[in-house]
Amino acid sequence: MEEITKSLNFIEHIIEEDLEGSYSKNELRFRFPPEPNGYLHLGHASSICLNFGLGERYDAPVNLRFDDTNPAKEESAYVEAIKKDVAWMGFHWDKECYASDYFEQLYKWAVQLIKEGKAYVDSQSSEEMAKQKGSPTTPGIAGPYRNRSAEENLDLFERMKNGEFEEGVHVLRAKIDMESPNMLMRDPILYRVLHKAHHRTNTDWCIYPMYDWTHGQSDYLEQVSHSLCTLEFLPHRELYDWCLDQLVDKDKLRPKQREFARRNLSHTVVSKRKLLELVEEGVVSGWDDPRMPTISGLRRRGYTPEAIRNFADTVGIAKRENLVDVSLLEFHVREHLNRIAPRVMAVLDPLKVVITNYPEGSEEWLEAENNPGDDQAGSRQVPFSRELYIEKADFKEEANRKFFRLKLGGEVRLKNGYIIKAESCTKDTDGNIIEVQCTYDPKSKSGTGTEESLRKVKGTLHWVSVSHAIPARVNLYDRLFTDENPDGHKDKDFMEFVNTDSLETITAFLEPSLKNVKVGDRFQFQRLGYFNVDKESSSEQLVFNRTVTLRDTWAKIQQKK
RNA sequence: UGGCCUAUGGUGUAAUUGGCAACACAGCUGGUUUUGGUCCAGUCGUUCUAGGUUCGAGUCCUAGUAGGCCAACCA
Repeated sequence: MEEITKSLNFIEHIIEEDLEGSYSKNELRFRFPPEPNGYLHLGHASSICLNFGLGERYDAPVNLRFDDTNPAKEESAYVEAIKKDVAWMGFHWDKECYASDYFEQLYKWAVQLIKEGKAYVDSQSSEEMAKQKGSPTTPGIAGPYRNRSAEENLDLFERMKNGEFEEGVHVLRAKIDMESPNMLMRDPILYRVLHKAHHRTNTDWCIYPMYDWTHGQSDYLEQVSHSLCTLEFLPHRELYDWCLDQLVDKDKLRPKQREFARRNLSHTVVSKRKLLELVEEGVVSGWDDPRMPTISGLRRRGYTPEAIRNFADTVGIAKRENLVDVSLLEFHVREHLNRIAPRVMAVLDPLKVVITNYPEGSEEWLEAENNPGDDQAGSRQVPFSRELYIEKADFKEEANRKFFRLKLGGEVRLKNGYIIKAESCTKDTDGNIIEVQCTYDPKSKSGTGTEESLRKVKGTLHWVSVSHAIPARVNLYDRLFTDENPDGHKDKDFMEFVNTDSLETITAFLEPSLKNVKVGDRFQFQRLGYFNVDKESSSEQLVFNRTVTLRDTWAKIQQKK
């Protein structure tokens, strides 16, 4: 009954077919294979959700494998950050694997290849090799070292391994087909010399395998059934299969690579190089800046793993070009936060209101619901007094009847409190309104059940009591780019589209119940949006980040004018 | 002057594998509401083009068009 038959994506169709064919269900195994050379971002998130989602759907193990074959770029600090992010997303990996654990086996297989005449040591410069490689439209030609004897190749390769050569003087290449229409099959490089310490194998090796000589074999060694990667690896599939052809034991499961389109999100970039540029140019404060599309940035912004996973689920997976609108991501974070975030009152842009007929010096505590959609959420007390703050935008001297807020002579309800009426206002010498004088109806107090308390007035405002309010620093974030596809312009650099107003930091006034919040706590500031406590927050100085605003139909109406 | 991949509302993804084009978001209209939030109801709008096969084509075939990927000792 609760079994909702969800439609399958094309990867799941492939798996279903395999299950009807030669695969049994317990042979299914997946992997998420990041290179530990940077932080995970939203693009990785869809791959994570795909692979681990498949694991959950088929009750199959999923390995977390670090593709660490290039010591020049990789660090163990990234390994730790990646593990943290995947765990935060709520996924559990079966084995924690490293491509570097397979270096010895990979080396042995390479030796075997040489003996079979399927690989050779090339001693040319990369420029010369590139020249011989031809182009997509012209075939390549053989280089002068292509037919070295197996003995010579073996000797050279061993000496490469032993550190006898400088970087760049020799490489090991597969001997495949210099005329293949697939550039990757034109004798791809399998090994290069790199005199660099590796974050795990240290200086044990000075030759390192290339991606193509590593990935399929790693999948094979781990007996991964379906190796899923993005579409730009599609041309690699032929090579992936060629490598496996050379060494697969027919009794063992042979992994298959399949490709899906990477997710592109509007108003952002996800390429590591570009994210790094944003950090280095100081456009953002770091990799976990709440405006960054990194997992750590989203976490700090207040996003929940559920929101990100639901987003990935509804977006799905396919093979065509795409540009998903961020509003879908925002929908999912609102949808989740609406269910879980306690409601509180905070004023971001204060305007003082004085209730002239409320006794001076007195105060009272009003009952306030924590979440109207959740009767388990309970309630709290908020203080009311003669002097309050409301939002500047919630008062106008004059306005038409579409303005459901406070205007002179008009009435409005203060949330959880009383109905008030604006009688007059005072201005500074520049004509700015600095205070509004109101009267209140003492019988209209919320929840008392009196006739007056049940009176309907158009408009309910949030507010805080001036004397009780806690000042807090609040970061108001907006989209990082003004263009929906900053990456998509041939003649313009993405940096030209940086939104210079993507961060506004203000001092806001919070209801006192927020005094003891913890880093990461999430709230709905009523009528404003969802906010969470930043890692820089302390009991002396509270700091909140705006995750996302509430849907705002009033703003839309105003925009239309 | 090559090879490969892709094409479904504004966006993303489906379509029992050849049988009534659907779901979500966005938009719009109305209702409810002590959040212009939430919730509820309604509405808008789609198979790149031209042929072909078929009783029947989003799905298969051919050609075209458009977009993407491929020439790192990166992954």
